[in-house]
Amino acid sequence: MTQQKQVILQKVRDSRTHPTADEVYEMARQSLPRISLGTVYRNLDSLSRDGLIRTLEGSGPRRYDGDLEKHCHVRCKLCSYIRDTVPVVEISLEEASQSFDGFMVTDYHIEFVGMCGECRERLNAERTL
Amino acid sequence: MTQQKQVILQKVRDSRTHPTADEVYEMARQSLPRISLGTVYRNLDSLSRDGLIRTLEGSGPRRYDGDLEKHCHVRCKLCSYIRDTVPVVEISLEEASQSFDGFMVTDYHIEFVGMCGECRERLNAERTL
DNA sequence: TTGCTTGCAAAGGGTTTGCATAGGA
DNA sequence: TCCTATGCAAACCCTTTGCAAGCAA
Repeated sequence: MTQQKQVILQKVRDSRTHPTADEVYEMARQSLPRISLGTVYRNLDSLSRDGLIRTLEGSGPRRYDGDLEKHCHVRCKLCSYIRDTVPVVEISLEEASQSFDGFMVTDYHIEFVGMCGECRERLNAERTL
Repeated sequence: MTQQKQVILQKVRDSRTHPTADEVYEMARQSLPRISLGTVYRNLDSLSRDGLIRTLEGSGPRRYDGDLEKHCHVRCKLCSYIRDTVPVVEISLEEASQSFDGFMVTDYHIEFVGMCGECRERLNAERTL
């Protein structure tokens, strides 16, 4: 665990905004001005593989989440803002594994998609012009 | 609805493999040899926005699904193979919208992640070497 | 030393875009 | 005709990679 890796982990954990690699890079640079983007990517990847953070794939750039508690996400179609939500559904991995024969299921993601309040307002305002 | 768009829609509908844009391009070229990748991307995007096909985001390139029936996917971590599954859970969009205040939820995705049978066997074989 | 991590920069893959042309209403 | 969609190629963004130098065991 190098200094870089520690800072990156801390930044991801501290932020509740599901930052992209680039955003983590900007945050990390405040502590380590000479850190490089490549290092950020490598460490985010490694932290994710070690299960210390979570990777969120979806439209647009990959995002990272330091919150390992079980929860789902709502993603705004327009601005890509992601909000945490309480777990709406819990699914048994064993049950899932059994029903998809051959497949060993280790994880699942539930993502809601829609439009956040701000984008709805903005859209309404544009329409009334 | 141009000829290109029709062919693209048909190819996505006919395939049960959740093809990538590039794979759709190769399929479409068999009917329209002069079609371009850009056109394929543009039409896949338009078909998806019109709700005629579904877009699957995840690790690796975007994939497309012509099956609009409600179903979930299992994705293999190693080879990115995606299989359809019966719907394990149904979630009420209205309920979801109400619980995530401000957000209007229009859709949700449930994706299982794991390892497909072939990759498990391959991995086992490699280990016993 | 030995091996792993870094910074840097270049390459890579997938996707989007500008533009002149072709085609359909 | 007018407007949109096309083919082509270049640009773009995000991510990965090669490499020499740096650091820790």
